[in-house]
Amino acid sequence: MDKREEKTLKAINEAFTTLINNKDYDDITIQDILDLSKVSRSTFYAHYKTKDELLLSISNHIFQHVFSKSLQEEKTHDFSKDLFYDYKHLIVHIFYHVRDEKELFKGILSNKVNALFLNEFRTHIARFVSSYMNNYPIRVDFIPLELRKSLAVENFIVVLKYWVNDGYKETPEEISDYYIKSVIG
Amino acid sequence: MDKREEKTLKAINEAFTTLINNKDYDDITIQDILDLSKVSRSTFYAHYKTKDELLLSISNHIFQHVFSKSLQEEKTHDFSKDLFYDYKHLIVHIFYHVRDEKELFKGILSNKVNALFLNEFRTHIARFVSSYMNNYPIRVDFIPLELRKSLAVENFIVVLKYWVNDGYKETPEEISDYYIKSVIG
DNA sequence: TTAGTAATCGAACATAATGTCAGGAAATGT
DNA sequence: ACATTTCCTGACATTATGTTCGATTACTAA
Repeated sequence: MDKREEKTLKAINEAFTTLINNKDYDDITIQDILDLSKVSRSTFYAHYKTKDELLLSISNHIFQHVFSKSLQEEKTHDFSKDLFYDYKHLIVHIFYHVRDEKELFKGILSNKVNALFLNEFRTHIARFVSSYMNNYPIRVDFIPLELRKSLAVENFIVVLKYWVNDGYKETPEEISDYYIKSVIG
Repeated sequence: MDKREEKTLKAINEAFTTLINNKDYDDITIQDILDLSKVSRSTFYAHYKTKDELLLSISNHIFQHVFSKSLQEEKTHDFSKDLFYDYKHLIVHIFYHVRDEKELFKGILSNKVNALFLNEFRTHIARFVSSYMNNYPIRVDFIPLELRKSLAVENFIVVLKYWVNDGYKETPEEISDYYIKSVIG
């Protein structure tokens, strides 16, 4: 990639990260980003059509980090033997990566909930939840499968927020246990 | 209240309800509301400072209906005797009222999550959850109390959305059972 | 190193939404 | 019928978004 382009993208991303840690997403204007990044208006629009597109681009970048290893393991591993163990392993793994991306998660999650970001997150989490729920021989439970999946996805986000807000006090293993306990009951 | 004022407020509220059933909250402009309600710009601003304020006003109106009876009972009733029974009773009650307000809940919940509305909802739900969690002798559980409360609040919203999206297929009693089961485990 | 390519800049412009204000009209209730 | 309140129209200021274009600067590949 052209060094100039790389530089502007970095400037925009850093400006956004700074801004999201200080004010709510809705209150950030493109002008704010231009001012802080020292990138000109026309250049910004050459890269992103909207502010939402910028956020989604940043989200995807985060998720690539958070989920990349997990996805690899998911592919190379045979899940049929001890699904529960592997599932737990994946979850711990995800929480480790979340902690590595502290700054961004703090900025985005500590603000007023941003639907765009959280929806991206939900789709990623939903994959794991589905692969587990569809296969694991769960105790007989009268809650419908689809509702159980939704609960499992949303609980992940609740636990994550709890963790972010208390400053990552628990270890990834502990917080994973909380999450799993909340889902399995 | 002045009948004209009443008329304008009603016009604005109906316009908003119609709009929220057709497009996402963020995409609704004040101009849209003015056009549909036939209320002039200055009149709108005489009543509401912002679009958010309008939404909050409508939210409060809904919640007053949904929670009013429950709140009365909460005051007149002695909870110490059979807390679990009473808690369940309250929840069923809430779901009954939600079903009575079908249209608005459908409009607001079926759109992209609206943080403002849901936050209002959370504070209401949180009251019940807290009064229950603080008193009920729960099984020993290593999930921290605060996290358990957050989970209980969020699960309520997940269950509610499930119910709204499947067209209120279950009875209030059934959906309450799902919710309680999801929290108690 | 140089020639060509690509990105950036700055400034101007169009558009659209927000929010304010003043003066006159209409409904209200007493 | 009169004083009050509320509403309306229309104009205006402000702010943010998004586009365009020519000039300038930085990069790349030959």
